[in-house]
Amino acid sequence: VPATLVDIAKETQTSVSTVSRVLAGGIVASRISKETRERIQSAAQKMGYRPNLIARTLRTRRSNTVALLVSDIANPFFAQIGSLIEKNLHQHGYALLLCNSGEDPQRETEHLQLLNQRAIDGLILVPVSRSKEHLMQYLNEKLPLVVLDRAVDGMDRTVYSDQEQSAKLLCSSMKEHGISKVALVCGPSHVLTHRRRCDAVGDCLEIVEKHEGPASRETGRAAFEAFRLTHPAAIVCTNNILAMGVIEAMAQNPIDPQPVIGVFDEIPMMHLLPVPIICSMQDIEKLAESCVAQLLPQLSGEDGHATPIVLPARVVKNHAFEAWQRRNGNGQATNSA
Amino acid sequence: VPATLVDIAKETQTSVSTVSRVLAGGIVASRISKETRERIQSAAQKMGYRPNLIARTLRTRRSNTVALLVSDIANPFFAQIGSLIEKNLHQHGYALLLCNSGEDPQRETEHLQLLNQRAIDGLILVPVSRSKEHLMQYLNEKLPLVVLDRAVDGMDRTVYSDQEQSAKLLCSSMKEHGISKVALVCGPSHVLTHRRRCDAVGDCLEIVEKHEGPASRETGRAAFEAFRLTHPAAIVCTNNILAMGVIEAMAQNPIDPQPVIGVFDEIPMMHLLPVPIICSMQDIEKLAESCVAQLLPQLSGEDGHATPIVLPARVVKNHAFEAWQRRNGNGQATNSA
DNA sequence: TTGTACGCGTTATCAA
DNA sequence: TTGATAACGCGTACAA
Repeated sequence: VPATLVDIAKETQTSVSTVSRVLAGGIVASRISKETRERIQSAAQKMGYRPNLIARTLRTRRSNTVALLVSDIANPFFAQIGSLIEKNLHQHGYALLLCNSGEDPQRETEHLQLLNQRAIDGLILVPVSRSKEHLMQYLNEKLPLVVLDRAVDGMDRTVYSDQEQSAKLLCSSMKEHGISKVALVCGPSHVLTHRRRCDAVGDCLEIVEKHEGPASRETGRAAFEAFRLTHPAAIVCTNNILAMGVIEAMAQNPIDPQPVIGVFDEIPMMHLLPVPIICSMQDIEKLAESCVAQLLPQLSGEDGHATPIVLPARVVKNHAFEAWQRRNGNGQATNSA
Repeated sequence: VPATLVDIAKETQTSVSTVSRVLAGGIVASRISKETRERIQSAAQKMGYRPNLIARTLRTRRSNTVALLVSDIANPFFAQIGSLIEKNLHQHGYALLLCNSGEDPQRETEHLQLLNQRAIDGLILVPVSRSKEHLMQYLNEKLPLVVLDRAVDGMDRTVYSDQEQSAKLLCSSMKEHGISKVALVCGPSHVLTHRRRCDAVGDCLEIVEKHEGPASRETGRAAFEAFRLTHPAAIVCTNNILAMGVIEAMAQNPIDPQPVIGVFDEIPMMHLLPVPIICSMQDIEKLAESCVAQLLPQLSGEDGHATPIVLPARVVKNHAFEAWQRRNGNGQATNSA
């Protein structure tokens, strides 16, 4: 059984309050006589005292715990972000409670309900539901909150990549290489990220065919099969998972010429895949960093005014794309020459 | 401010204990008169009562929380396992506290110290430290515990893949294709998994050269450069991350003929990589499943006797390997023919 | 069937 | 500089 304040008080012939003060450290501890202070400290050391964080939380309402409620932790994108956030928070003395909604609004709701019973100090949320009202129904108004990856109307503590800029970058890069008509594989339109990307691509390029479904590999595979007849010159996918499905199907049952893949978010080992890929990548490290930067001041009570953080994306082409580019010339190329 | 038992008691002109009993449900609630029971329930409903889990935990010593302390959550292998474990535990009413040690024994220690102050009900641990004593120094002896992925001497609640079987399978499969000498890229030997795999490979194949370092891509890249002169016919890596580094370096600056890659754990998009890969894959779903299966009875107090769960691995070859195989014939092939 | 009273381990208030 | 005491919200033995 672990030692408590009472045990130490008995042992040192003092009172709980004195022990508490000494072990609290800082300014309150310095008001205790050096003699008893050291006696208490050595006793605590000897008895292997560890404060009971549950009791402390019940009293102080602070748990030094931040929750991360994410839509799919198995997605390498969120896994990396989660890893970075955990490391970052741990350095600041916070533990991370990880919850996974799996893009399921009901599971999201369950988690939210449980979370505010748990006295978490803050929440980082990748929302599935899109309405502020629905989310706030279960959350304390005062809870430090950062919305990650997906904007929600009316919520300002937000960190995400600029989907319009990102899509424009991707599309204009494709145009430069002579690609103006594409087939589109889109995740569920009720998920903001997919919807935004889908719309933005539609603004820049001509969409000859479209396939929508859950953001799974299976959807990607099905989409490719559906596109087989049309045989588009390029296929754009609104996230990496969908693209992985497309690429798998394409490798398994190829068509010639091979379509170019345009994709949002990094595909693992992308550079080595024998498929021309042009990819709009988010800055994951900055995303995670901004996230805790947005959260920490709230946790300290310094409630700076809310400003959404919008990060730029960048475009990367893989080796196969460069080869494709050499084969095809520059298309309707740039003004030079 | 959330409603408490006292609030409801006042509202319904009853006492806290009655309210507590009603809201506890089950057998204790049925002993309360239907009249007051319904009055209390409707009041609780109306006031939006949510039990304070912190207070409940302080009283009952149960938090319905399980911690997962993992060595690297950014590794897709652990990300997938984490995702599956979270889903599984959530279904059984447990939340998941995720901690990441990053293969750093000191961070592992920090986490362990914090964890037993947090009244977690159970722990799933991917250990960095190898001694039972060191781990148990910070953990309550009675804490339900499952060691995942890496065996520790003297600890029996364990779930991992059979590294020897796995290595043998991988090696014999390589031998069948005429590969008997390999270069080896090995993660840190103080990590059991790497050490085991390294030793087991050494038992089956002739190791012509060896490179050891942290389990990072960088190590893999450096290893490949170091092997360039020797130009081995095959390179075996003790995990996926190392292999990804090797493959990246190889793609960037190829040598001919291309070495075959033997690797433990799945490489994302492996099947499509233009490099012959033969891979020993763990059964991730069963790993996660067995993990909670090992934990749940302990949580319920049914302390079944401890039996390590050891799962078999299977070998998978990618497309490029099959092509390589066709080019090279069967080597010193099987007895048939 | 219901209520009273205590304890979980800690911090915070007040008085000495 | 210290100590007694009251919370925090909940569960439960004991009493009525």
